[in-house]
Amino acid sequence: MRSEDIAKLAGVSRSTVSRVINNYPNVPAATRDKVLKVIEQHHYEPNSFARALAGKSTDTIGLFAISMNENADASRIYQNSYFAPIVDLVVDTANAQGFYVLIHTIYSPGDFQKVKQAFLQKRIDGGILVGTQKDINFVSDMVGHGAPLVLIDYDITEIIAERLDKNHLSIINSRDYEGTVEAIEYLIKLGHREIGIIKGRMSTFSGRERYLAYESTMMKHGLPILDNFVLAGDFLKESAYREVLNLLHSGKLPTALFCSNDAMAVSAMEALMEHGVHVPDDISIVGFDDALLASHVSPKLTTVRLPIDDMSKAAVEKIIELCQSGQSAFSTASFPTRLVVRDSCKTPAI
Amino acid sequence: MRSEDIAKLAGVSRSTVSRVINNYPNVPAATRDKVLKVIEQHHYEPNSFARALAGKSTDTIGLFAISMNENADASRIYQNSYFAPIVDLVVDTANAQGFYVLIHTIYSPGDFQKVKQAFLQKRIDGGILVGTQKDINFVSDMVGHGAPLVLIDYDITEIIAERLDKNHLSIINSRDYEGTVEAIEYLIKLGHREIGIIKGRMSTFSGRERYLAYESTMMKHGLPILDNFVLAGDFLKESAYREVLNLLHSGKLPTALFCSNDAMAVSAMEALMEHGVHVPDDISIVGFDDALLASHVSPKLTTVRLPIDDMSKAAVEKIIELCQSGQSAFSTASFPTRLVVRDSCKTPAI
DNA sequence: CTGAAAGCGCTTACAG
DNA sequence: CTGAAAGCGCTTACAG
Repeated sequence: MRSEDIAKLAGVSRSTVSRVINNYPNVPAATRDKVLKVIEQHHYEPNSFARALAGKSTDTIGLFAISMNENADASRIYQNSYFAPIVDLVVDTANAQGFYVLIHTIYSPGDFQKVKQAFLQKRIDGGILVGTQKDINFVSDMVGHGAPLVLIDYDITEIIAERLDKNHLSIINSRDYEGTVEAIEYLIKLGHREIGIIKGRMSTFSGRERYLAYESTMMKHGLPILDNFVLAGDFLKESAYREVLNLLHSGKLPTALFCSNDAMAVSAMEALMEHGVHVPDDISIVGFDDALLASHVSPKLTTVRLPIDDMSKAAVEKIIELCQSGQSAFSTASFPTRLVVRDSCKTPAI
Repeated sequence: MRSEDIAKLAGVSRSTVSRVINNYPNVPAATRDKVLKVIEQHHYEPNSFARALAGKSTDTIGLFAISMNENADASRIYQNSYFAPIVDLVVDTANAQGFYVLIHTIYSPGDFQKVKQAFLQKRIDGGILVGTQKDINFVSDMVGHGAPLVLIDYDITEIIAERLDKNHLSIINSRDYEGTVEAIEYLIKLGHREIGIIKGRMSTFSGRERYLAYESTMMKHGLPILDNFVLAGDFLKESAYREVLNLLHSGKLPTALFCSNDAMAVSAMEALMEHGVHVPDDISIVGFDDALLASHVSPKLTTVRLPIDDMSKAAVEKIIELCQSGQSAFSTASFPTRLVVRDSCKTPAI
């Protein structure tokens, strides 16, 4: 069933059928109704490709999740407490606005090619890029083609430094720095002075922000940053487990440990508990993200809530705006985090 | 940049460019290389819509998740331990085969329309439908249009009963019945005789299977099925919490409780613990799914592992096969579950 | 208000 | 081996 068939059945031309479909004003109600009736009767749907070819938008946005270093079990990306809710919310928000979403994950640099293709082949009106390791060159490429792009969790200074044409670009961030400050100051207020950290992947904007905030807050309060209390990490639980084990073997523990995300916090707790170190009696733990798990482990994890809902929704709204308005100025939005106090912290024993 | 531009630059016709792109055999290596060089130089990508219009496939499959009754917080669908890994694996498997995936969730009957459109507008080559409440009429519709469709978790007898043209249809299931039997017999072997159940949503194939298996296994072993030990549930944690509370108030507990999924099992444990009933000392709990949470709660949950990986991969492979082969016979695959014994069950106290 | 026609960017018989 | 031409199913100036 094509528009031509509808036209014949309704006794009009394809032009008129098209006008009805696209809600042109210059169609008399009578004609419109007549056409609409035929369309409904036959469950006609205009071929989306033909429409797109003829210049209409695709009503599809892309969602690309980058997860390059997450080695071995890389396919678990959506179970990752960070990606899952973003995918969730982006799909829902976009669907609610009448958009489909095309998803592709990026596990290797080669996958960037597929994403670029999605743009160049005009499969989508615009795209949202989320995840760490956003290659600045890739971003330049995309932006160069004038494709609307929204970046979630991206260091703005990098964009500025590249002097990109930022017309079709928008960045959505969370205020991780402030969230971390709040968490560290909460520990300090509880009476902690020896506060350690498990770092996130430092190639990541959030990884860096969370670490920097830790550092500067400690310094601001005149507290020492001890090398052996600064543990490396990459946001994955294995790294945290390993580092905490090392820490345990060193014999000396901090009274509190800030973990750059919940996955690592939970894993740290496990390592600690297994060695008879009790949380929060012997050591306080705070995480970051407020993942699903945080409220289910025991003790329930005190953590910094990431405004993933706000960010995801904002990303969709922004990309749709960029797609529709043809052009608009570079914009940035940054959403606040919130400390969620549960049961994994207490005043340190003397 | 269009194929015409490439043709000019390479000194050939569009036809030849197209032949190169589509890997036709009848192009001399020299010509092919010449064209390929120009294509690469200019980062040319053929417009996907034009290709699709001209008869090529879209290289896109649809993934539609139905989640109708999950009331209030329905947008959490991808965090749902059941959907998240499916989305994950379907996207990855499809991507690896060079397919994009178009996602849409179905929260209301109206959303079925959007999914139907995705097919009718030819946005996708075929689709995977997952989630409960698959409207048989909807399925009929789809199948009627000859659109390749894979159903995950669907009662085959319904399809048979409808006498559908099953040529472009495939069903992927898990052996929930056998998994439940294994779980219940494990409890019986531990010495339990008073085994209760929290049911899943009975409008669901898995909900029914899990209940029926419980019922028949109990009967087979001559054990009583007591009305007050058969709790209603809908796969969501709230229902389990509420039902267990009621059970607690009734004063009489079974020695073991089979929960139709992990979300409910975890919630049941919480309700129990909060009332001083210890798991597994006072009551044994077994779940179903082996969700991420299962190994992180305390005590770690004994549960039946759903073969989600196998199912998701099989679904993608099947849909791609259906899309490519034009036609193929109706097929069904059913993957085995596996009991994962952890710490939430033990021999009942006398 | 409405139709004929051109055009969107490809693919693929067809003819040579 | 290769080009000219028709066709895929729409949209949208253009002309009336």
